[in-house]
Amino acid sequence: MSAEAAGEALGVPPAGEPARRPRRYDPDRRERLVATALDVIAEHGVAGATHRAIAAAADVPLGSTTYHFSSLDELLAAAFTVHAERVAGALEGWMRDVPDQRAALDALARHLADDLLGNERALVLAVELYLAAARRPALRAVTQDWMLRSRRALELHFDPVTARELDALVEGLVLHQFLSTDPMTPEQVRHALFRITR
Amino acid sequence: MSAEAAGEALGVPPAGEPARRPRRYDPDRRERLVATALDVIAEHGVAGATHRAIAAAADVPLGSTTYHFSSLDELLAAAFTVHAERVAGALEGWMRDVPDQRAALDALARHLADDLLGNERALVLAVELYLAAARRPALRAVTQDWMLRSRRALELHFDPVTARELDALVEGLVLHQFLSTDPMTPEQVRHALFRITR
DNA sequence: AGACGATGTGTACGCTTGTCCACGTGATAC
DNA sequence: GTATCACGTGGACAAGCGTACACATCGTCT
Repeated sequence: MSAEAAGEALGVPPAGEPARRPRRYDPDRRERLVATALDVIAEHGVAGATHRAIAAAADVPLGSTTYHFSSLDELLAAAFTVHAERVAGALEGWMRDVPDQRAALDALARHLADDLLGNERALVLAVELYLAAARRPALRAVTQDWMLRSRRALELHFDPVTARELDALVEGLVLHQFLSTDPMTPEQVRHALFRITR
Repeated sequence: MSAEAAGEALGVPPAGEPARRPRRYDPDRRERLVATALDVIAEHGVAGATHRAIAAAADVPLGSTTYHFSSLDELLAAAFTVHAERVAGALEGWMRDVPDQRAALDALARHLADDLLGNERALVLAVELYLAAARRPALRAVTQDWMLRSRRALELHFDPVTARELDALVEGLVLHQFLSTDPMTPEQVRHALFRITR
């Protein structure tokens, strides 16, 4: 029995041809690529979010990324859109489920402590988006929409001026948390929120 | 007269050898590279701040950048250090020159309006630094020091808790200005600052 | 004055990148 | 049942990258 015949019998191609992976049925690969892109950005930054890195993390061949997205920018935009949508939706949820301003502040403080400040991944993604948006018009629209939705959500319980100041304060708290080695405690965050509204 | 002889007479090398630029006397090229690096970062981002881009902007040969800085990271760190030093120094100056808390708030509002919010370049450099610091330990130290100096400067006129909240609010206001198409007016900024301190 | 080392200059190398292409293959529409 | 085309797969390509290097030149120190 020749080596080749043995190889073929096992479905293993001869040594010269390096093995072609069998075709997979993978109907929502596109969505998976978007989700994986977010993972890669969170871990390695936009700078490290290359076609190859994303394809490897999603376990698809390189060509697949350019098949589903006409450019890398388009893939990144899709990813950031998903992220912004998710975070904006969370804040809207909190604000909708709460009866009055007092409860809104409580909810906001809890939301910050639980979903944002403790969540390194969300922090990184937010800052990555901010910076990426500075130079890519397509992403500008994403941040604009996100900011608008956040402010609208806050305006369910606060007047527009307060909502805007609160929004900016939250942004600053998040960013400081991101940068600081000496993060604020949930109580300090609470204190700041209550202080600017009264 | 041969073409070669004519060329040599004019100091122009023969067509085959593409002209070597005469050596320049350029004693503070190193500082100029740092300043130029900041320009390039402001215009094209850290991602666009390559050896070649910086060398071209500073009008020096490529090899000169690797002679003066052992790596690109070292050059970027030097550049960001200069920027942070400059901005921190400005705030310290404002806070030192002012007698009481009321005047400090006024100065802070003016500083924001004049030196930060209207200054796209400073805004971009700050955010670029924040993000770059997230992944480069050497830059973490730069942002840490900057934040610490800012807070110390504010503590000349505010108690530590207020100073910290004020610092975060300023950060948020700056970032929102950076992202928003609908920026806050100086009066709105003033209002927010005064509100969180009372 | 002469040497020498710091600095200026141009270029080469190996690597990674985004994008494109040629070619299978099987789910789906008729 | 068959044709079609959307999708999967692997590899090629030119461009740009950080870095290293060989060599030129001129302040400076003795």
